[in-house]
Amino acid sequence: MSRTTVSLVLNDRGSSIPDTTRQRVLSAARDLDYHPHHSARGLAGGRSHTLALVLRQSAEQVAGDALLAETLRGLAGAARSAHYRVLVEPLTPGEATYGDLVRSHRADGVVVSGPLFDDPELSDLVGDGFPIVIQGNLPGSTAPSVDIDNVASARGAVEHLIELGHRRIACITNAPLTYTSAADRLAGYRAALEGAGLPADNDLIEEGGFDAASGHRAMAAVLARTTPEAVFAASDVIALGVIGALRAAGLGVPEDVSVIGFNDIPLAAYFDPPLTTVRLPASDLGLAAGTALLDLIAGRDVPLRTLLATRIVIRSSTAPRPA
Amino acid sequence: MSRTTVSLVLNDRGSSIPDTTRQRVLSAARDLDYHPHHSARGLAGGRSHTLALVLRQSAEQVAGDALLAETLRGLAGAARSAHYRVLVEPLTPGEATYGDLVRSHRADGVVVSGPLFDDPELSDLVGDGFPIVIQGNLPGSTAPSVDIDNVASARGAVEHLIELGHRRIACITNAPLTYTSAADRLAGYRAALEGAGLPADNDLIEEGGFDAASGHRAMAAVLARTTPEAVFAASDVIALGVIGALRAAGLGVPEDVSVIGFNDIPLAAYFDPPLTTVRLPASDLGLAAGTALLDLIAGRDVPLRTLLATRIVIRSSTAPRPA
DNA sequence: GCGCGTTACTGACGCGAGTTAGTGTTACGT
DNA sequence: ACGTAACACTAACTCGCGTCAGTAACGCGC
Repeated sequence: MSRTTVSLVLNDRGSSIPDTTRQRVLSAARDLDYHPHHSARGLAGGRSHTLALVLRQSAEQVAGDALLAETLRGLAGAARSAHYRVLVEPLTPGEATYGDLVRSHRADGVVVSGPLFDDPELSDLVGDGFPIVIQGNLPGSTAPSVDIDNVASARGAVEHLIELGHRRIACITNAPLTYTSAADRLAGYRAALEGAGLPADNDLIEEGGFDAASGHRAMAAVLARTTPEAVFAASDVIALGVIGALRAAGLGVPEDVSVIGFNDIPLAAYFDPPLTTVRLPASDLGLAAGTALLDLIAGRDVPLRTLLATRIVIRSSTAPRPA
Repeated sequence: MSRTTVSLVLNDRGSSIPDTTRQRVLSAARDLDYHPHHSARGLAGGRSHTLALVLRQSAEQVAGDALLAETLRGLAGAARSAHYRVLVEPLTPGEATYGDLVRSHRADGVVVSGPLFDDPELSDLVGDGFPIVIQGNLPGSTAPSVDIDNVASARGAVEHLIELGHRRIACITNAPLTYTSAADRLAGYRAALEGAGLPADNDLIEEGGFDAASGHRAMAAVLARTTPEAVFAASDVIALGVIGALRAAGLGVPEDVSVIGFNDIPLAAYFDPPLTTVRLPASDLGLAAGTALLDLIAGRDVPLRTLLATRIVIRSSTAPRPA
């Protein structure tokens, strides 16, 4: 057994290595408790076997990170299958930089998550040809992206309300409309109304933020104008605030007003009432981003845009329109 | 400017380098967009400049990970100040291993988080002298640990209820008692009662799990025996279930029963009613774990046990006992 | 027995930076 | 003008592994 042979076996490049030898190498490695020095491998092989996950969301948005652990699991799972590992880089907004990660060969590729509309570094890196996958949506970017289909999902949610017989349906967005996810979900809402031949009414639309309080305020603002039969809250956190505002106005959920959320955070099932919502496949998102990134690193073709489907989880916050 | 000089400057080892030269080196590095090859540095220097965070919690416990992002931020912050970065390794229970991380020099040290009572690998690594910091509590381990003071915090929470005039106080644990955090919080509950001269009554104690449903069930079980004046729910998620069970039994919170939670997850402020709870300094935990680990790596002394203080956040789910 | 392909070996080089040893070079004090 | 720091340089070696070139042992069919 020579260095060469061992190297071939341990790196799965054994084009011409019989199984008996392979097994001998592997068991010897186990016996000796041999662990190749990672930096040495990286230096010699030119790859770091590391994926970086860059988190651009601010501290205010931590509530939205309720699914971070899941996404991370999916990403790590994808990485693991290629003997990669995941470096997580939470960015402190405004100053930090992550280009260094790839330029110093600390990571072979990057998944960027969070608000993207204000990220000049991203286009620099993409322009320089570094493997980068966007988790979310950045219109115009040439980097592959992985996301859920926000428009279709929102449309589905609102169509569910329509099927229940509701016609005056409010929409509270999950963030300022500079965020593409917020704009897309609103677009889905509008598409559903239009598809059902329902009139659009801006009195029923209000912009929410990242916490439940903003949802409460937005709902109260709508109620000051009119009383809808149902509400599409574009995130579960918003939905929580919406329910609070409805209660405060003496309206019951779902007796008087149906509410549907978005994301299916772990707590949504335990809201009062348990929230009907759109399940976001967090783990699959991470998995898809990871495999896309690994493909990119390996030079394989990657679709520019991967959209994952969602499905509605029906609980008790939605009910048919009373006759 | 020689390789030596540059190396000294870039690694902050410039014992005898005048500022003018230092600046010259730094600006040249900037101009050339020079990024030292990470693997090469690691190989030559013998350090990977990487901290690993090992997550042992299972998928069921994701709700408890609501603070993961915060902890990660703290850890990454500590790491950054020493020019380290953080590798996150979510373990799939049962099979995965993380010893490889340090043995292959992929990380210089590890922070282990999650259930620890069933982790044989941990003692192996600690025995072999690898830098390891435990986030949480593993009685008997010789590795330094960083945690909140669960006993004192729980005691403080219950004392708050006692100060409000409540005497029959129930306790729903945040997990099975094999988890030290659950056992410790229960111990704090008992200590508070004893300190106030109140009798202990096992009818008031019930074991909860990781989701709100378990809190609901546990509370219902208590209510089947007796009706307390207040409840110490050892996690916010449990508290949500507890509130639901109380409502279902026709009891108002806080009019009939006060409820205090634990953790202060982002949504706690938006519960109905907004939850009085114990704030867990998630970011500080990560920071403390990170600095402890870096100290360990640098060979500095580290206290065996670091306990962080918590504070009570008073909202609307607790009220004085009606006269 | 010959030639061939398969399999495993030895030896040597390179990855890019850290680090040390030894040598100039400059600026200052006397 | 001389001696002495303080500073910067060159050269060479190291880290552990990937990889290629060249070579030796093996089994096979003819």
